[in-house]
Amino acid sequence: MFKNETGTGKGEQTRQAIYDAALELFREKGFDLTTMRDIAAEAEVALGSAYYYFPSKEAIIFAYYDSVQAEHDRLVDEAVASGKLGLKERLQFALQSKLDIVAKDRKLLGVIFRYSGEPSHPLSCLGPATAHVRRQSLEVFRTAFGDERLPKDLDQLLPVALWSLQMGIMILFIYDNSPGQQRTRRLIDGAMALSVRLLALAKLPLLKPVRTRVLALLREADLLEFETA
Amino acid sequence: MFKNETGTGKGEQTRQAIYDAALELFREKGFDLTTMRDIAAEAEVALGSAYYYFPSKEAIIFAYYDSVQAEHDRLVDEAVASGKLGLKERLQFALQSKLDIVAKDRKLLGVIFRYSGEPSHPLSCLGPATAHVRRQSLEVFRTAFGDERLPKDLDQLLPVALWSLQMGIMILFIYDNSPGQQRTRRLIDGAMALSVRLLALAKLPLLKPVRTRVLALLREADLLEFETA
DNA sequence: GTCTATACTGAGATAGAC
DNA sequence: GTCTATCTCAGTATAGAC
Repeated sequence: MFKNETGTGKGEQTRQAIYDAALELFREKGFDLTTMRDIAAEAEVALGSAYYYFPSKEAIIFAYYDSVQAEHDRLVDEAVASGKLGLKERLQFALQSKLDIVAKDRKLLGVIFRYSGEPSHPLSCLGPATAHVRRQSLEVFRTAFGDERLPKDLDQLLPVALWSLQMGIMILFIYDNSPGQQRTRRLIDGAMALSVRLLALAKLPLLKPVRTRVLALLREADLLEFETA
Repeated sequence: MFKNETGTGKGEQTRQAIYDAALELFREKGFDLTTMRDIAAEAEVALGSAYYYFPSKEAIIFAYYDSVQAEHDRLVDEAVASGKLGLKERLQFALQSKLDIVAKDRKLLGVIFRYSGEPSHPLSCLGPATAHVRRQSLEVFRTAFGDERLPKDLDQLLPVALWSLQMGIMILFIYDNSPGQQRTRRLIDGAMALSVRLLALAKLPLLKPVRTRVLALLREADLLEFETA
C-alpha cells in the first residue's frame, strides 16, 4: 500500500515526518487552512516529497483514520482479553474508547465524511478503498460481543448494527457542543445498557417472527453481507 | 436569502439561467468535472456573475436540495390530502416519492453530504444553515403520519426517526447498484410495512417501560428537540 | 527507489471598475 | 448587476541529485 512498508528505511522516516507535521498543522490551524506547502515546509521536505507519500491532503487524514482504527483494535482486544468485563461493559468500552482516541481531533474528524456520498471517490469512507478499515472495525465489534450466547441469527447482524451506530455516534460527537461531549458519552452508556436488555427481550419466543422478518429485510437489502467477502 | 426574491426582475432570470445551466452540466459531466467557468459560459454570463448569485459551486447543489424538498412537500401533501391511503401506504409514499424526485440525479446527491461532518460549514447538510430544510422535511413526515392515533409520547419521536431513516436511505440509494435501485426501493416498502406492525406492537403494555426508556435516552441526548425551536 | 527545486496548469474564489 | 482582472492553492510535471 505505501512505499517502504518495512518501516525501517529512510523513506519511512520521511513519511512519518510529513504525517506528523501535517497532523500538527491540522490540529493548530484546521484542515482547510493548512496547505500542502505548509506541511512540506514544516516537515522540511520539498512539496514533491509530500505528494510522493500522500496523493492528496485528504489522504493524510485517511492515514490518520487507519491509525485510529489500529489503536481501537488494540484497546478493545486488551479490554476483552482481561476477561473482567461483562457484555454491557464491553460494548460501552468499544464505543467510548473510539471517542477517547479521536477526542482531541474532533475538528478534523469531519473530513473523513467528506466523500461519504461519493462511492467512486478514493477517499469515500463507505467506498471500496476503505473496505479494509470497515472490515477491521467489524472484527473489533465482533470481539466485543465475545462468545456471548446470543441467538444464532443475530451473529451477523449485531456487529454491523454496532458499526452503523458507531458512525452515527461519530457524527453526533462532532456536533455535540456539551462540555467534554458528555451528551454523546451518556448516550453511548445508556444505549448499550438498553441494548443489552433488549437483546434479552429479543430472545422471547413472542418476538421470534419479528426477528426473522427484520433479518430477512436486511439480508434482501444486502445490508448484512457487508464487506465480508 | 437570495437576491431579488420577488422573482420578477432581471436578476431572477439571470439566477435561473445560471442554475439551469449548472444543473444541465452537472447531469452531463458530473459535479467535479463541471467548472464555474463552464457554467458561466453555458449561461452566457461572466464568471463574476455566477459568483454573484451563488457563493460557491456547492451552493448551487443546495439550491437544488431546496427545490427537491419543496417538491417533496407538494407531493406528500397531495397524496395525504387525497385521503385514499392508509398509514403504511402514506409512509411508503413519503420515502419513495423522495427518491422519485432525485432518481435522475443520483450522481449529484453525494455532494449534499460533503460537509456533513463539518458543523460550521455553511453547506453542512446537518448544520444551522440548512435548518429550514430539515424543519420542512420533519413537517412532511409529520403530515405523512397524519392524525393516526398513536401513543402520545411517540409524536415527537416518529418524524425524527423517519427523517433519520430517510438520510440513511439516501446514502444507500447512492451506493445501490441494483437495476433501478430496486434493492433500496424494496427495503423502503418492507421497512415501512414492518414499522407499522412494530408500532402496533409498541402499544402493548408489556413494552411501555422500554418505550419510556428509549424516549428518555433520546431526549437526554437532545435528539428529539431537533430543530423545533 | 528517494528526494529536491522549480515551474506550470487549472479552477475556485474575490476585488473593484463600470 | 455585471464584467474583467487577479489571487491563491491543489495538484502535476519535469529534470536532475543521490
